[in-house]
Amino acid sequence: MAIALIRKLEQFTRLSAEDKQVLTEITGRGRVFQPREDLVQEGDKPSQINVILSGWACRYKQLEDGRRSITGFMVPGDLCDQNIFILRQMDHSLGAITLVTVAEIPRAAFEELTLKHSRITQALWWATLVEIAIQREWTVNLGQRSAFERMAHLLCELYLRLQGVGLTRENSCEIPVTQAELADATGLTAVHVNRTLQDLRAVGLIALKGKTLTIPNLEALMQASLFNPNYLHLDREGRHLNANDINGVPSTIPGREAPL
Amino acid sequence: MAIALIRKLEQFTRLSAEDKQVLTEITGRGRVFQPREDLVQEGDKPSQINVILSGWACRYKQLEDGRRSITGFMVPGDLCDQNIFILRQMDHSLGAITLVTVAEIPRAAFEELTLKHSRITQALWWATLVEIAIQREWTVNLGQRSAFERMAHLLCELYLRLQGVGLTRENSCEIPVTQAELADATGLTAVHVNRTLQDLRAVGLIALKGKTLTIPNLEALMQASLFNPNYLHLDREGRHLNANDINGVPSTIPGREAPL
DNA sequence: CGCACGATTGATTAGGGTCAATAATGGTGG
DNA sequence: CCACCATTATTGACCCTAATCAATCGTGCG
Repeated sequence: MAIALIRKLEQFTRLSAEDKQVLTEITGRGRVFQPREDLVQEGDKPSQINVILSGWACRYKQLEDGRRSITGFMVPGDLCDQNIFILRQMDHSLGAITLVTVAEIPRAAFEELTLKHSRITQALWWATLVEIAIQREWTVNLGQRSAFERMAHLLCELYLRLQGVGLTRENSCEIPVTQAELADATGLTAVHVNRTLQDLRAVGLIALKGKTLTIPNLEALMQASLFNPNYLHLDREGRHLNANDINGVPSTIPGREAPL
Repeated sequence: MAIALIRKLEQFTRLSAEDKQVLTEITGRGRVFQPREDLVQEGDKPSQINVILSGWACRYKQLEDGRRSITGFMVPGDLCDQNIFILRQMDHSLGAITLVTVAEIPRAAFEELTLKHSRITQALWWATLVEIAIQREWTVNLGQRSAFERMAHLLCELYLRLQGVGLTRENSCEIPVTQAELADATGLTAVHVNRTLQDLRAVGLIALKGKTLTIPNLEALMQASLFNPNYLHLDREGRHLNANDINGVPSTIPGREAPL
């Protein structure tokens, strides 16, 4: 099921039924990873593109002395490392956080996809550029924001990303991550993550029951963390490419769009 | 003068005389920016590719309350934002640190370049992937390392990057950056940057006269900062594409390579 | 039911921040 | 060549955020 991927890419541009069909086919077989299992390890030779179909994973780097840094979270629809084949070996690892289903797209299949479907290719580029922008924003987050702002900012980002793939309802979403993992991602200790989350709850910016995060007032949370969503580039920037649009290359019969 | 760019790309693969010729032509006209002048501002519509020919620049983001985060340094040979055209607006700014000469490559010219010169295209991809890897490493640096390690790590990286484009001699290089800028890049205050640099000097890991950085023992500095150079992907990973190589597509007459 | 793992709490410490003043530097015009 | 000014670098005193260490409490699950 490539639903998340399709939803994600449609944040950039509208895809045709054929585009969706192709994406669905190419992500057909999902491989399952257990929590804490590595999808890819540092030092591996990149051999395929991974698309998260369900569950959460993360990119991380381990320092020699054991410190671990989570450099990014990967949620359903996220696609990693197009063009990575150019590199000889991975400089970081990808690890499953929850039970994860991953579509592994071989290099050849991916190259064929991008060769034949320019609208998808553009959308994949958009996804890659957003990923880079997120990485930059994490740099800002770690370098400039206080623990309180930093946690709030991360939660804003995750909420919006999940919303983009349809994984929120009302003001809530699932954040299936331990506080220790949040610590490795925010550069805080698990103890301080705990206290910071309590602070955020105390002022009513968030609510947590189990792994369910509720954000009663997203605007307020964004303001508290100096969150500017521009780096997620969510405003359908590729709408000029929309399938069936006058400027696009229509490849479907109007009315035959596949349901989402 | 595209010397730095060519040297940089040749860390990945050997280019043919024609490749070099094309790169030299496309980066011909250099535009000059004064220190502190912005090459590109947040909110701008991306309209061209920039290649740093000489001088230093940085990527930065400014928070609403004035805090500034430098998310990366750009040195001669660095090329920014291929494929950025897909996005509607910049989510960060590029600013000159020193006097900077920049080649501004229009979109069309860039696309023609990548269309016709696959070896260059691959090399540019390599450069982009390295840039992403650097951004990830900065995340690690800010999240996990102490001030001492962090500064040491940054200096290792800058030294190696400059070395890659021929801007080191002996154990020294120019780092034309103020301590305030180092502060914005490391997430420290200028005061603490100053103290940290003093600490690094005190233990003999670095020497500084003016803007000249000397690293008497790079191995030692790398060890002190848990620096693993693998993320820079410097081991000529695209050597199978080398011009004149049996696997490559020879496009020059042997012996007619342009001098570096 | 008991066992892990994750969350929470408390007490204490330390790494960096803040504020404020002073000393170098370097570029400029005369 | 020098005086002047604006940056930039350096130092000191003090403070505060977040780390550390060490229990204890919950809770999901076999």
